[in-house]
Amino acid sequence: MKPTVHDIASRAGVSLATVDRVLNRRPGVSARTREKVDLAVSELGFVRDVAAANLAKGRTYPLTFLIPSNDNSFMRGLRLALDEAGERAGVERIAIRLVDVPAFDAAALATALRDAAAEQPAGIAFVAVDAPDVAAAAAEVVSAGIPLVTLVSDLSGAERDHYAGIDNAAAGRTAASLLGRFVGGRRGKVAVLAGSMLVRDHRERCEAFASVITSDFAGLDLLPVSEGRDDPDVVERLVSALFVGHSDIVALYSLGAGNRGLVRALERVPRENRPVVIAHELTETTRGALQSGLFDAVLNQDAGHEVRSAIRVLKAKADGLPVVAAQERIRIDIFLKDNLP
Amino acid sequence: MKPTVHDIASRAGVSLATVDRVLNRRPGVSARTREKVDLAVSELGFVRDVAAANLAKGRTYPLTFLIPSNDNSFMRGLRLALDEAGERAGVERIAIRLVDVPAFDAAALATALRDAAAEQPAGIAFVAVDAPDVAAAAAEVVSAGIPLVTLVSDLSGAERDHYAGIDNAAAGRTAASLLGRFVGGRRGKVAVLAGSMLVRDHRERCEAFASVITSDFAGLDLLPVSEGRDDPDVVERLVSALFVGHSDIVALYSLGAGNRGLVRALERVPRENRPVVIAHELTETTRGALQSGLFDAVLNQDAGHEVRSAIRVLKAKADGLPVVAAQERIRIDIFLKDNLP
DNA sequence: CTGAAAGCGCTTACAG
DNA sequence: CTGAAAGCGCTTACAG
Repeated sequence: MKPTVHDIASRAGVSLATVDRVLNRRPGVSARTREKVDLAVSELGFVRDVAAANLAKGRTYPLTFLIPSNDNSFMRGLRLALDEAGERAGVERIAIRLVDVPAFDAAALATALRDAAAEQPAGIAFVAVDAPDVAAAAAEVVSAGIPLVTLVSDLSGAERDHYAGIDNAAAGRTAASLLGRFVGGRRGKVAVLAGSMLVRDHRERCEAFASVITSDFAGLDLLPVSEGRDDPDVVERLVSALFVGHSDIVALYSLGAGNRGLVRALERVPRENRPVVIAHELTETTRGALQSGLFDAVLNQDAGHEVRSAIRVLKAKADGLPVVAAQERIRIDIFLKDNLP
Repeated sequence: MKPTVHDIASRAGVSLATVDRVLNRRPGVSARTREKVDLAVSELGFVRDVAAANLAKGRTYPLTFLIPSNDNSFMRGLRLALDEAGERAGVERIAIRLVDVPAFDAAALATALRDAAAEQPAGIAFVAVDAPDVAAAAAEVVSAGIPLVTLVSDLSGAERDHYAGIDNAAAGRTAASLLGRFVGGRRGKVAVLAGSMLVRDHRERCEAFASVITSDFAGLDLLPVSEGRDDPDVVERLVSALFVGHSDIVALYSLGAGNRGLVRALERVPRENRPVVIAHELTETTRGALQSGLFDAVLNQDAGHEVRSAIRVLKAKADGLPVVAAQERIRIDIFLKDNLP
């Protein structure tokens, strides 16, 4: 049988309350008593039953999530994932508060971070805009002892406890390799479409993509990055202009959101001139574009995984527990028309 | 505050014991009492605290896993994942028993299934050999009321409760699409290397692969499937023979295990004649081959996910709870040299 | 610095 | 068919 606190208590010759004090490193125990309990713990190989402890504590974790009020499918998916997490709130002993913040707005995000911290939640997760304002606010949160996790897009420097998102450099490299090989030796221009170079995930994808294209695919020539603000209408205009301005675009990498606009623009490009297209995030739009052959591949991050990972990490940090890095790694999904879920 | 059994009891005007009986659909409650309790439950929106219930029950789930004693990296990974699951056994209230069975041996597997069932575990998971013997044994297990899950490779027909593994047809199609596009318009032969057509995962990958190659890539010509028994030495011999017999192999799909042998054989093929290669399962061998450029892509299934999913499903079935299909879907990872974890 | 007792939300004999 | 009481493994006031 697994040993319990009772076994520890009787073996160490102390009361349950004292065992609990030692186990939870609470003060007010003599060194000698502490030693006796520690000895019993290691001799019996005691492992605390976390579920029972939580039941007794009646502990809940108020968690705050700051999400850009950007209306794209990915952010909607993130909200959905948060709602689903909220439904399991009882079992998980969490209470999720969702705060909307304007997209790509460093000042607003910094303010929102400080406001969230003022409420003293058990942890905060936020989609970072990578700017000094935000870094300063994040540093305040961390030094106030509130666990802080970046979600989807990271913050440069070390002003947070954990990043729950994909390796965006790897995503950019993967996109480049696939795109380069799909082009299959033809020569021409490659268009790159981002949301904003202000967010680190887009910047990292972009740089890694460009670096692999430049080094591995001599026949391909990169056009300057277009910033579509993740807005379908802006994206549509930008892409249309690109195809008017260049007759030799053989491939396009859409590393941000707003793909509805991209699809509309591409549909107006004569079939024989359509480029190889790789985009991010599996949504209704990108799924349809894969199926119709308009897109060739879609890289995806699972919003549900990211949210669940952020929650696990915040809870662990709140309890001072270690996180299992390997388990929290968010993988890059690659979808072709052939492996759509 | 979340309502508890106490709230239900007082609202319905009955005792805790009766509430428990109704909640767990145990017999010996009058229809009228049952109704009162059900009413209180729905009025208060009561949701049972599973952790507390498990604590009270002291319930543990003895689970039996039948794993082929095949010595390849994937099966080793599966064992490792089972060991890790075993370490969380206390928290999860499971006790995992691992049984070795000879690989690709239907009769031995059928016997092992019956033996495992005789011990009345809370559930059984097994890597299926798709044969009538096995199906018959599986049907017996299921009709004995023991939850049964196939792992990695499925059983034809409905003689199990759940399949914890990837969509192998999708994997085969994906391999074909990638491989066809990577070949990039060249013409030639495509070699296919399987473990055994006796296991359904290999057969499904193979058929789906062949079908996409045939329909989408007119310049590619499929060679007959070679069966390497997932054994590196057999694989090495088969592949060497293939390259002696054919001078125009432009691509190779290795859909089983034994890739150490494949690597050895490919290294002897002159660099300029080396084919596009897509293999399965990320191991030390396939990772190295990706990095060195010998392989072009590796499709992977995460053994850890499969094991954890199988455990969740077996526990749910044991408790008569529904499983969330979407959450249990095992995804196909696609690795290039650019996105290795 | 230490302990006895009650309680977290559920389940289980046992008695009636 | 129904209920009172004890218990799962831990934590928390409270008293000393």
